Amino acid sequence: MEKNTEAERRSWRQNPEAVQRDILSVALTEFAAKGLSGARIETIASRTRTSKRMIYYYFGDKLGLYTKALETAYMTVREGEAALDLADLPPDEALARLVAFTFDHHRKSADFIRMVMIENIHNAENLAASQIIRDMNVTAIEKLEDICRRGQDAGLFRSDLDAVALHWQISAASFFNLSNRPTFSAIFGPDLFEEKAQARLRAQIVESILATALKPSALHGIRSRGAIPDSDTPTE
Amino acid sequence: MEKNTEAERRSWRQNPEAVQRDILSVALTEFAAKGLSGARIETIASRTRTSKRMIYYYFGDKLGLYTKALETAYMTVREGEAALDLADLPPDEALARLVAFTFDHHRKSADFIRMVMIENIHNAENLAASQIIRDMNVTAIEKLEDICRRGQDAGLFRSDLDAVALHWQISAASFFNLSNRPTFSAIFGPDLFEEKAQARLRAQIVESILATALKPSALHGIRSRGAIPDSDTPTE
DNA sequence: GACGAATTGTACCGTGCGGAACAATTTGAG
DNA sequence: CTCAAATTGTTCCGCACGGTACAATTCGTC
Repeated sequence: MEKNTEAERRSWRQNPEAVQRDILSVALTEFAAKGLSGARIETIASRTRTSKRMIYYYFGDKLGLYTKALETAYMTVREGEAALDLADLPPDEALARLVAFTFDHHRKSADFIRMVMIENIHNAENLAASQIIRDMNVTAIEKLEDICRRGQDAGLFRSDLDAVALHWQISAASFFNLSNRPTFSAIFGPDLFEEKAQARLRAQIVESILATALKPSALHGIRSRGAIPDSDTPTE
Repeated sequence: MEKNTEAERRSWRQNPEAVQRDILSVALTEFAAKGLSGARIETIASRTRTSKRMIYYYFGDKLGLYTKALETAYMTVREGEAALDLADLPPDEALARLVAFTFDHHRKSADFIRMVMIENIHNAENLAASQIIRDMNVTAIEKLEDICRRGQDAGLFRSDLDAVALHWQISAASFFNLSNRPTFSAIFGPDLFEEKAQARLRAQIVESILATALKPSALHGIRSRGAIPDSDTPTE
């Protein structure tokens, strides 16, 4: 009865994919929480069903693990974005939807946001080195470019509109809302980050970005457009 | 002739304030560049005119040094902001100026931005613990609140305008513009961060934020307001 | 010029942590 | 069954790096 204890302890079943997924999931959380140099490989290993040995076996070194975790974060978030279909909406409404969706989606992607923050601290060196991520983002802006083109063709949007500049503005609000929440609420209090205030902020930036995109002549009564129903993506 | 070499090596003049300033200046750069855990005390010491010993003598430990560096960053940036006087401008123009100034001022405060990024990675724990910083920021938003009140009294601004929410939006664009430059330009190219494009972005957010603040009835011809002369603060 | 407090120099310690060595077990192919 | 390749367990190393001990020098003050 006591004999097989030792044998059991030293026996295992192989399951490479599951092991790698397990490691990556833990690593992502840990890197997102502590940063590249702040995260501890041993801590990651301990939160895993396997050992530190496996991390080095599958990912080589700390940077290799970090890079894969970064790619995982990007992939997850891009998958979420792909679910959004705006092709059959009029351009102004499509843009409003896109902004509201981006705002909501960022709020649900805390780990991704934090990984991007960390990458920026490191001057995006690892991101720039990852061909996978660069490829993924080539298509990330296509949706917005399509909306811009349709809006201009319809005479609704300004003719000098730049999709990348617009994306910059949408990202800025949606990203900052999460990335700077700690300092912002430490200084100005947590009110702005409660549900009701967040809904108001969302309406505010939807409006504000429509004002950027629309021709002055089309700029009447955009107020109502802020009241967009909550994004239909389930929060699981 | 060779005798005093050893004596010289072991002799020095005291200058506590200069030593502390020297250390803080180097530490700020180093922490801003590498993060709290990424920065090396020994590296900081080596870039200093003094030794590692002095860092521990004056600042106790790594976190003490980091906290002081953070406070220094805040103080420097707030001093820069204090130079701006908008009291005798009409509220809409004052707001436009404030936005443009904030955008420009952030661009010149790279170290400050990076320190705030790092604080956010650490959930603002050190910032929240610093009474000095909390006090400094109580007055940081007063300028904007004054503009809002004047704008509402004049019937120009929306009556439900929230100064903190407006500040959030201004900060988001100005902050993101620096904080996420590495990842953004790694993905979409560096064009958006060259002088001409930056001037356009600045005009874009000035407009966009005026659209948030102004009553719809006052929302005509704000286009021109984007063209604000470069901030008069010398870049030294 | 002597004495104590404030500064600074030098040398060192403890250990946390990234990583490697080496051996054992499992699995699939033939 | 055999054997090599893939996967995992165990154990330890090297050293970078935060922090300290102890001594020396400087400086104000009386």
